[in-house]
Amino acid sequence: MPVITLPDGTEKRFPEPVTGLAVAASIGPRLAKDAVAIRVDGSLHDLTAPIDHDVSIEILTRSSPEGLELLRHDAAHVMAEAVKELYPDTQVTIGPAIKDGFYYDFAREEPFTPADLETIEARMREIVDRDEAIVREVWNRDEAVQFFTEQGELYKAEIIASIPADETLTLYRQGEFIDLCRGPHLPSTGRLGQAFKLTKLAGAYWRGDSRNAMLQRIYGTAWASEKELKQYLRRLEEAERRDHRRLGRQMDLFHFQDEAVGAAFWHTKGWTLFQTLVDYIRVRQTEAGYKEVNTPELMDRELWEVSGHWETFGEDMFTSRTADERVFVIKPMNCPGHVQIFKNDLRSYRELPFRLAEFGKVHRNEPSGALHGLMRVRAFTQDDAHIFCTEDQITAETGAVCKLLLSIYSDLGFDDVVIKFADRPERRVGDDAIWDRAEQALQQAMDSLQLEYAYNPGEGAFYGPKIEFVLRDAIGREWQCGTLQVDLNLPGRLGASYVGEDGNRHTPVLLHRAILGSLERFIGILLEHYAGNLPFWLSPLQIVVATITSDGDEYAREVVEKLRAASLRVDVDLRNEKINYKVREHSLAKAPVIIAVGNREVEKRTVSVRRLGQKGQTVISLDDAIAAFSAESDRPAATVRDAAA
RNA sequence: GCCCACAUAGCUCAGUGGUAGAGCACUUCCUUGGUAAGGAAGAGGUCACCGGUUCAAGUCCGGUUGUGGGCUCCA
Repeated sequence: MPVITLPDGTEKRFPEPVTGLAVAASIGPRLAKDAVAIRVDGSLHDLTAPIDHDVSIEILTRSSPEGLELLRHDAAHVMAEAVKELYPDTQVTIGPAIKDGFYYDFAREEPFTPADLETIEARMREIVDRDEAIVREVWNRDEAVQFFTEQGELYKAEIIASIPADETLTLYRQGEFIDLCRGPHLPSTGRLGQAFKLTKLAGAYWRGDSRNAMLQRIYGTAWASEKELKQYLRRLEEAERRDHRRLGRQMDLFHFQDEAVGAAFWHTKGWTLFQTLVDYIRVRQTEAGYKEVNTPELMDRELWEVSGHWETFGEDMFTSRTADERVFVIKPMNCPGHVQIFKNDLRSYRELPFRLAEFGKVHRNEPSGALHGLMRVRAFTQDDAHIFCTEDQITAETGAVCKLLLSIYSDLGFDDVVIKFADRPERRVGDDAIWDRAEQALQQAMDSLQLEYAYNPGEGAFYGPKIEFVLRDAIGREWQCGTLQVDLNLPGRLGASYVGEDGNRHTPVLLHRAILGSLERFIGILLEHYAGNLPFWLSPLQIVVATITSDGDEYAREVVEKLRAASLRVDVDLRNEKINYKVREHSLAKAPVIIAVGNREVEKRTVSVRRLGQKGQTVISLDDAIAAFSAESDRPAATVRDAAA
């Protein structure tokens, strides 16, 4: 006689053991139809699992986050079933639900083709129409290993063999297809519905290890309803419209070509944007007590051997090749250079914290397959800085860095920032005692800041733990940009020291810090975040003055001259084209303001101002326009705002 | 680096073995117009590169380079 308690407190009594499905049906047919699983005392179960004692349950529908994840997981199983039916020689491996969809990794000699994807998707729809029951079975591990080995499913057998013998092992059967799975699953394939689509083919290493075999991964997306599927596909199109590589062309900012793989050619407008960002960061970090330096691009390999970089990353470093016997490394980072500046003088504890910043261009021979527009390049510019300080100063410096970074992100339009704490990786230098100290110091500093942060275990740098600053953009994607690393290793390796209060030599702590990370990549992120519609102060070309007829030429030149005198970035368009044409062209190139001048403006000494993305225009006097745009062009006054906050 | 796909005019793309195409952009001419494409004419190509098959290759095959989507990596 189970008594079932629902989330709202309602109690339902049943004469004999029931299933979640029956409970849902007793509430309403619509719920019974949308139900995908139940949560019993906190854990998820199949709708068909019998309930024989008093419990509180929650019925999960297909549109709940957990329900949707289940749906996607089922989609993966249905895909595997379809693949096994169509291509019996294929081995299945794993197929989880992921953000927005699912994938399944298959092992098969012959590669799948895009045409196969269509065939597989069609078969999946048939399997859904067949509405096969999905049945949970508990198996003995060794029998399961034997079963899958006999079936030729060696990957499956390997997974099962690695499961502890005392753990309950469940398989789910649907039609002829049977797969290892913890569950829960839908009661039948029909409940998956048709709101799914196979999206792409990819390679993926078995167990995510590049030493293992390359499997074939098929990605798909699945949703609770057709409507949501359509919305998702529209979101993909929107992301494509925002692609910085496309915007870079449209806005004439940069290009790439085969002779310089992974290195951008910055065009005039792109370089203006780049420099505007650099200028802004320079002002902010100067206010924060940093001094800017510049260090050599080429330094002797020996220096990189001493620092430990050569051993860890030597394969990915560019080196000189000259008649000279000495081998020079094209710098992949700025830290050793900054340490040389610190070391060049006898330093006192009175000079600490000693903050050196550099807009350093670095080169790293990134794997060819990793390159991606401006987002992953081989030549990039870091807004890098190193703070030499005492262990006692770590807390205060960490706080100052976090505050500076968050304020800068906010100015640049990113208010949604996730902070992560990454501790020691497997591959590292320095003994554990040093790591203990570094991690403890950084964690204590973070805890004293009352900022929320998550853990990212094992993702620290090879010389120290780090804080990662992850920005969420306008369409919800995450980008790791800023970083702060506590390094108790490199200063000692590179022989940095200062004279302490006690008159003895001490090794300083080195904090590594970057705000935007890579200027190149950050510009890519900015472009995608704003879909090219950059804030006025950042726009490389702020105003285009366009004439309506040639009668306005002389006045247009005067307008441009005056706007430029007010430090605004302005171009003039005197071409013999209609104003419609000019407006279209400059709008596509994302000019935030178009000023049109015709006879009326010439007579009254006014300008007609049109804003990007807005219909219509406002007519104001030239003097008012200069004052207004000049004010708008100022970089955000963060210091003022911080004081107010 | 690994898997799959792709590479044709400045851009976006069509062209499935028989002498290279479109739209936009570009140049010239006409047009002087009021807020997202005015009209006409012209010029523009070693079909990424190297090799092979074939009477004949942009097209088929192999290799190289690059790009795209993933995987791995990211000091």
